[in-house]
This record gives sequence, C-alpha cells and structure tokens, in this order.
Amino acid sequence: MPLRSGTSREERFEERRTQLAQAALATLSELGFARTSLREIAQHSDFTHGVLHYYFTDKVDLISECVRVYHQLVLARFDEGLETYQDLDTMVAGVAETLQRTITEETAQHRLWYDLRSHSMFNEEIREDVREIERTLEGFAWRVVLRYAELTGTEPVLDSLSNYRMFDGIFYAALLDHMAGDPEATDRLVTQAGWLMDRICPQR
Amino acid sequence: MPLRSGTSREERFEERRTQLAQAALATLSELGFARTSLREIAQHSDFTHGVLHYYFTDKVDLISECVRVYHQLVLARFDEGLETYQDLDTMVAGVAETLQRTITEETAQHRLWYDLRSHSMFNEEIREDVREIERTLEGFAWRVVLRYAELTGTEPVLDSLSNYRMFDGIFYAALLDHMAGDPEATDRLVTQAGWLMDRICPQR
DNA sequence: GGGCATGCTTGTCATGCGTCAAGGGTAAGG
DNA sequence: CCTTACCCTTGACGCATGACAAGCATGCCC
Repeated sequence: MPLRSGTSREERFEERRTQLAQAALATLSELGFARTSLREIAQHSDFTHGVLHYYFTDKVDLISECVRVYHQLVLARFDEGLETYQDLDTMVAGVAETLQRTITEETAQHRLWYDLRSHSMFNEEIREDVREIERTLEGFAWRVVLRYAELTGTEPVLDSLSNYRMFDGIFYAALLDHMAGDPEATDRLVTQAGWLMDRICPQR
Repeated sequence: MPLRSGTSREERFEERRTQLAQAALATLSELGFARTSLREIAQHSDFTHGVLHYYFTDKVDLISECVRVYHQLVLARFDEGLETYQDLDTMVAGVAETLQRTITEETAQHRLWYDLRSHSMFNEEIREDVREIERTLEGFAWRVVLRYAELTGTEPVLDSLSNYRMFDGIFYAALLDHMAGDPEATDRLVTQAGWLMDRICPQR
C-alpha cells in the first residue's frame, strides 16, 4: 500500500504529484511547451501515460503543478548566500560568475521559464502562478541591489519592480543570444548588469 | 485567369502568399502560436485549408512568411516621424503617448511578437528571422535615443544593443502587466522609460 | 489467508492535426 | 466554342493527442 510507511494517503499522493511534475519539468525544458505531450512526459519518467490522469485531473492541472514545483526550485536556488559577500570586489566577481554560470549551465531551465511566461499571455489559468514567481524573482533582484547599496554605501534610486524588469530584460536577452550561439552573450550581460547597477546605486 | 491584369504569374503568387500570411498573422495574434492550426487560419480567411498547401510547401514555410510580413509591418509602423519632434517637451510627450497607445491598442501584435521570439528558442528555423526583426527594433530604439540626445545636447553613454535590450525589457514587462489587467502598467512604463533615458543620456 | 482499497498499466476512443491527391470552376487564348 | 492553364475546394490519409475505462498487481487489515 504505502510506498513509505508512516505517511498518510494524502501525503503520498502529493509526493507522487510532485515527482511526476518534476519529470514533466525535465521534458518541458528539453522540448518546450508546444511539443510536450503527456505521453512524452511519461516516457521520460518511470511510469506510463495513464498514471498522469490518476494524479492530475487534466493537462492544465499538471502544468499548474509544474509551475508550482518550478517555483520551489527557484526559491531553493536563490537562497544561497548573498550575505557571504563581505566586500564589493567579492560581490561583483561573485555575481558576475553566477550570471555566467547560470546562463551557460542552466540554459534549459531559464528557457523553460520564459517559455512558460509567454504561454501565460494566452493561457489565463497559469497567469497567477507566473506572477507569483515573478514576485519571487523581483524580491531576489531587490535583495541583490540592497546588498550592493550596502557595500557601496549608497541608496537605490529605482523602485523594486522597475529594477527587476530591467535586469530581467538584459538577462532574457543574454539567454537568447547565448542560445543563438553568441559567445559574447554572457560577457555582455555582465557589462550591462554593472552599468545598470551603477545607475541604480549611484555614487554621490 | 489573373486576379488583376498587368501582373505576372509570379507577382500574383507572391501577392496571395502575402495575403494568406496576413490572415495567418491575425489568427496567430488572437490564439497564440500553440493553438493555431492551418484549418484555423483558413477559417479566419476567405479560403479553405487546402489552399495553404498550394502557396506554402509546409507549415514552417507559412510561419516564416508570416514573420517576414510581420517584419514589414514593424518597419512601416516605426517609419513615422521622429524628426517631427522639434523640442524636448514635444518629444517626451509624444513618445509617452505612443508607448501608452501601442500597449493598449496594439496589444495582440506585441503579444504575437514575444510569442514568436519565445518559439525561436525551440524552433531553429525561425531564429534568424527573429534576429533580423530584433536588429530592426534595435535600430529604431537607437534612433529614438539619438534624437533625445540631440534635443538635450548630450551623448548616449550606452551602446545600441544594450540600449535596446533594456527598453525591450521594460516594454515586455509592461505588456504582460497590461494584459494581466494592471491599469498602471503603461504609466509605469513611461516612468521607467524616462528614468532609463536620463541615465543613457546624462546631463553634464 | 481472503477481502479490499490503492496504485499503476493497458488498450481504446474521439478529435484534430499536417499533408496530399483528385477534381471542379473559371477565364484567357486559339 | 473548345481547349488549356490556373486557382481553389473537397475529401481522405495516417498519425498523435488528451481523455478515460477496465483490469491487474500489490500489500495491508481483519
């Protein structure tokens, strides 16, 4: 009966849902939204396509769960220490390295996110989930800026939302360039981010 | 035989292709990429689905033509006079008004563009077409900045590509917000654009 | 150890897709 | 007036999809 004793039925149910959503995420990030079918998802997991209908009422339900699981991943990834940066040089180098690495190594995940956000333009059912993730990203971007301001002894002259939007703009662009094979994409991103940061936290 | 006498076979062929691509664009901007089928496109035109295969070898051929037609539309729209702005106040007001209007009135077309760009992440065949359009947009954004610099007697301190990417970032964000029902989306865009512009063309 | 709920598989259904072939209507040219 | 070339419609195909129902296996409980 239970896969793991000591857990209730509901817990096990939720656990499986999460597992399946994770498998679905892997497929989505490879093939993109448009090409991903339920059978394709099942094939990339240890199950068959029928099980998806046991755990999800329909495809939209699955996708929504995927978005929520993705959100958790985003949260987990960005938890890592901003406070470890004790001086400006370390932070600048660290952020630059992180940007470069995440663009080149986590390309598929970022691509999935932007694909998802695009689909929220046409699919109202996932729109709220997407905005929730955006709020998380906005919060993260803001914490970076605040730390930078702290280390430079300055004050941000831009609001949190605008700040996020501008950084998101250059990040998305760098991702697109990188995927198109542009070798200078990440360097350009770092330069642009530095430029922006200095304008958001101007030295007196 | 000919729809219009005085035109060659090739010309008429190209003309029909363009017409059909325009009809396809209308459908795409309404339903989005994922939901648009050839039958759906035909149903929104004066023809039946079979004709699409007479004028296009396959679906990718159609989409490519759509992107090219869209590009022409973009070019046409942005041709309107930047040089009519004779002083700074007129320009600021004019650009602000244009931004507000295009977001609220041409929502579907912008949405289509970002949908298209997203799909270029997974569909390599349209990637080059998309980049071509981006170059056009970049050029337009740069001309706006140059005109602004001229009227303020300043010099841009950012390169053309970075400039485009940042403006595109806030524009895309405003579009998403507007579609999500946020009534302040366009006002925020104008504010952000002003902030950015002043940093790109700083007063000495 | 028989009964039974749970978890997963298998097979099937209708639908809609891209593609294509065959054919009809129409107007120009002999 | 008849032929011919062109443009478009119709209908059909093979296939993939989301959804679902029936059934099988597993392991707990009485």
